[in-house]
Amino acid sequence: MGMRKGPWSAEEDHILISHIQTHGHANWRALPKQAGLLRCGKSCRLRWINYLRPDIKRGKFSEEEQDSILKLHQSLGNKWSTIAARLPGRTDNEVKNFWHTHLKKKVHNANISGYSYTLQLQEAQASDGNGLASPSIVFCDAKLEENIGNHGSCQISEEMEFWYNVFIKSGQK
DNA sequence: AATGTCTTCAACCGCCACCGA
DNA sequence: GTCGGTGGCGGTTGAAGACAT
Repeated sequence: MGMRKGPWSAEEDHILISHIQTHGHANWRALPKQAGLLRCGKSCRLRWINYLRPDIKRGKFSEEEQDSILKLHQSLGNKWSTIAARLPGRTDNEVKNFWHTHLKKKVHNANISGYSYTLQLQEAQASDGNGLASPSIVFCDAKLEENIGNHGSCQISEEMEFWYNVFIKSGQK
């Protein structure tokens, strides 16, 4: 009762930061009362962890970070905190949001209208000096293969490049 | 310029696990 | 063993800005 909700003001941020810097955050539930904030402990904790912590890394996710999220999500599922723990400076909330707004679409598009495809390293490129090779496409659906063949550079070329970066460069097939 | 639609992301909610009494 | 308090997690929401018409 009497608790504030919604976006945090700059003043509230300042109060929370200075309180944690001088007293720490041993007890989140007691913290707002001690600091003089009209927020619940959970809200203070979330604000600190997701936004105010000094080691937060903000800004766009790098290609490497995106690759890591995809690979980790593939093996761990929606374990956002576990995934975030492997990305220094990133929070579970940030990773989760990025997944839902960017990566989920890419994964979805990779299975266009129910078509599935896989990437394979071309045998002939096995001798590639740096171990990298351009991806070839093995379509699981003959109709899609036919369509792609008919249209030359197709809509999924960007997707192919993306998955190439994710899987092929990391040595997966 | 006005209005509608879509996208993004900070914040909230409910649930669960853990811990000490 | 159980109970209450607390922290942490994942799913979801909604405000604000971006973009399209």
